[in-house]
Formats: sequence, C-alpha cells, structure tokens
Amino acid sequence: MSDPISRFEEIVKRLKEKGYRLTPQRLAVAKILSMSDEHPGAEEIYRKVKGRFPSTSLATIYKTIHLLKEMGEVMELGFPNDTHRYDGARSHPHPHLICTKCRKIIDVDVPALSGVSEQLAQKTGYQVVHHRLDFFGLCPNCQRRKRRACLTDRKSL
Amino acid sequence: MSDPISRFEEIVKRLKEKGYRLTPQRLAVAKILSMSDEHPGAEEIYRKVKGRFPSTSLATIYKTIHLLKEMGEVMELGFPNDTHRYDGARSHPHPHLICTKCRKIIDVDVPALSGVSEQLAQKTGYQVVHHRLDFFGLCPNCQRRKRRACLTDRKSL
DNA sequence: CTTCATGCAAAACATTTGCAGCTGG
DNA sequence: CCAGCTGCAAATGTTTTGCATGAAG
Repeated sequence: MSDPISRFEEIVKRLKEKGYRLTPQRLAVAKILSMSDEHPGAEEIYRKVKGRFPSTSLATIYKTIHLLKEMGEVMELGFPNDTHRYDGARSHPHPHLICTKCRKIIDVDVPALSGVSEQLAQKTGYQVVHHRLDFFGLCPNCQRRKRRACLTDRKSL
Repeated sequence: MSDPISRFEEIVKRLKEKGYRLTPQRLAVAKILSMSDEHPGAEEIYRKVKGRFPSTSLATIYKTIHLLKEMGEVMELGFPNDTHRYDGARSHPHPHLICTKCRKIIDVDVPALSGVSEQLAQKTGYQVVHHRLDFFGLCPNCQRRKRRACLTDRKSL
C-alpha cells in the first residue's frame, strides 16, 4: 500500500481542484477510504464518520462515495449477497483475496495476468478496458474456528 | 460449451435423485439455464418462462434459481449496478468477458491462472477455494455504435 | 391423498433521490 | 451571501419470504 497520508492529501487536492467543498463529512470519508486497507462498506464508513460527526447521515456517505467514484479516486467492489465494498488506497485494478466467512478482503499481487487482456482483445474483438480478479477462501482465523461463529457469519459468497 | 441437451438432462436427473418435483416451471428454468450461453438474469428467465407458462411468477423463478444454486448446478454472477446473472452451462469457474454497455457476457479461456491459487494459499495462509476473473470492455457491436444508444445503455459497471 | 411447489402480496435490504434548510468559501 | 451540501424521509429496484391454494407423485 502507498503512503496513506499522502493518498488522503491527494484526494483532498483533487476535490479542491474541481471546486468541491471540503466539508467535514467529505474529509472524514476520504480519510477513512485512504487510510484503511480493510475495504470497508458504506455502513462501516457511516459508523466511523458518525463517531466524530454524530449528525452525519448515511445518504451523505453514499453521495460522497459516489462523488469519489466518479472522480476515479475510489474503486467499488460489488459482491452477490453482500454490500458493496470500497477501495481507496489504490486506483488501479489488483486482485483481492476474500474470506467467505468473515468477509475480510486483502490485496494480493498476481503477475501472471500481464498481456492477457491484449490477447483476449485480439481473439474476441472486444476492446478490453479493465479486469477484476478475486480469490475466495477461508482466512487463517476462520480456518481455526471453523465450527464456532465468526464475527460475521453471513451467507456464503 | 458442453452439450446443452445432456446438460439439461443432467440437471433433471439430479433434481429427481434428490426427490424434488419436476414441475413445468422448474423444467423450463433448468432448460433455459442449460441451453443458453447468454448468462441471463432473473427477469430475462422470467420473461421466457412466462412465454410458455403465463401464470408463472417471478418468485418461483427466484426460488428455482436458488434451489439450483444450492445444488451447485448454476453459478451466480453478481455485479454492482446490475442484476445477478446466471451460468448453468458449466459449473467450474471460468473467466467472463463483459460488455460494459450492452451487458453481453461471453465465456473465455485463460490458461495463465493455473497454480496461482496454490501460490496464494502458501503466501497468505488462506485456504483458497475458488476464484473469479472478469474482463470488462466494449463488444464489437457497441464499439461501432459508440455514440448511438445500445439496446440497454445502463450505468457503467 | 399428502406433501411440496406455486403465485400473490408484502417484506427486506441496499442504494438513490427530492427537497428544505444549513454552511463553506 | 448563495451555490452547493447535508440530513431527513420517501422512492427505487432487486431479491426474499409467508401463506393460502393447487398440483406432482
């Protein structure tokens, strides 16, 4: 992960450049997204922001996320049977490793994919823009407590 | 794609084996999922089934899909800003190439990924179970009519 | 016949939107 | 001061659920 503090300041700079107002709520959301490597969902961001600014509404969180998404500063990760998760640390596509039990998501590196997009484009005629690669499995923690409840034992992915 | 007819019969056999009733609606859903390589969504399946059996309800479509999912006979593909899509032709994970404009999805082969799951498991301690690889881009059709409306010009993925 | 499946309507969710009032610059 | 935010509440769209009726075996 790149330096989270400078990542935050970068986002702030971009907001300023485009003439968007630097409200406390926006700054809080930007900070959480740039500082955390845990790929939080909207509700989680909401709870954290509410800690500092109790009047904050969930709608504002969604609006802010939407803005940052449009600006290309955060990446949205959608899953079946789960809320969207957000990644503000890096903006280029990179693989994720997702625990199907506790939903923890970590970033991984897989070099093998370079050139594949180009090959596909040639073969299929598609103009390939980006890709997404996710690995699903059990994190070390959840392997140990297989039979006990994990923090969030929801439907499987 | 494997032989769609035998795929359909395979699903029917499994349903019978497990003691599930072979209702016309179920058979219709199973047939659509096994015969089509277009990765339809629930609404699309619904429309097609309704063609033959007009009394069919969307709830039944969802219930049937859910059943086939549980049995491992169809794979659910979730996307942000889009409905879930279903793949009944093959049950093993394989990459998809998705048009971000008209939402067409085609299956592709990418050999490069063999062994990567094992490597990741070693590096991270995760017990990797499966993965998902999607490529996004414009299909040949939508490249041509870039400025005109495609059939379904929804929000971008 | 007996159970399981269907179809309807209502519920459940995550996410989005409209709008009156507030506030950053 | 005033365009652009916020927060509320209501709307949206997809998927799920409860329950009475109907049909498969």
